[in-house]
Amino acid sequence: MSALYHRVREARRLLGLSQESLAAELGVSRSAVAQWEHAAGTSPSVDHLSALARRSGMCFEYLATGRGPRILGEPMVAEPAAEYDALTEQQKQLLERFRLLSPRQRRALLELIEPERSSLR
Amino acid sequence: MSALYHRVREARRLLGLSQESLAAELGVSRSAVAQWEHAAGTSPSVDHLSALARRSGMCFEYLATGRGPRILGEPMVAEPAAEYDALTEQQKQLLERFRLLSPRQRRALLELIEPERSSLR
DNA sequence: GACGAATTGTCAGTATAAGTAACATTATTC
DNA sequence: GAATAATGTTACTTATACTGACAATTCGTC
Repeated sequence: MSALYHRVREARRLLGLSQESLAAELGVSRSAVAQWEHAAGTSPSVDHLSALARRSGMCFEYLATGRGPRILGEPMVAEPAAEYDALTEQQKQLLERFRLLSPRQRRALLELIEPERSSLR
Repeated sequence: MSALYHRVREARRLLGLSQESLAAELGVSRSAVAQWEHAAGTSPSVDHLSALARRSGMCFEYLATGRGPRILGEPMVAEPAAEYDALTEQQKQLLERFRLLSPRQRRALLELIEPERSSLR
């Protein structure tokens, strides 16, 4: 599943517009659009995202979340249930980094965040 | 058509979660969720709204604008996905203790165990 | 290759939206 | 009535969406 900033650029390219042109149509500055298209940049507000979806003909759901058909009327691609992850992104990140620790470090960490402990609470 | 703050509460209730539980899953404080549910409160960012849509199975467009179908698919049960059962006891313990931390403490912890960091590696 | 135009990338600054923590209130359970 | 859980509210802090300006890259033309 692509990230939001990928989908924003995808929508703009679908329209064959430059950042400048799209910005003019949405009523924002060119650099706002530029920032929407970068991982480290800002995200568009809901209003701007909605306006972009309407303008590009892209499904709002797809644009915002990456789920569902790209274009209105496009055949639905079935998503595996696994896409609805129970773990948050932060929890996944936690488990990933924890996995890289040595057993001793893992025990130390668990001890550090034990409830009623003063270090981090 | 209901207001955003109504729909946010609708989504949370659909999941059968308290404000506290939902906040933990989305990685924000309980009072942020409380404010999302009030007319005079703040609105969730696009990232949080998207996360709530994913978690609740509700359409992002419905959540964001009140338009369109309510549900994308069956809402996920509050119980973790099968992958949780694949976790070790230590990993489960980690997630449980992590869940009890405040958002600021969680970020501090993740930073602490970031790869290439010296503190615990 | 040079050059100019078009396009995109990046950054510092700003206003305010969104978030936090702490305290207050209400609801629920026993 | 007490204890606990859940929610409401507020003052304050932090994050961020956006802007304008400057930098860098890409593209088209000669």
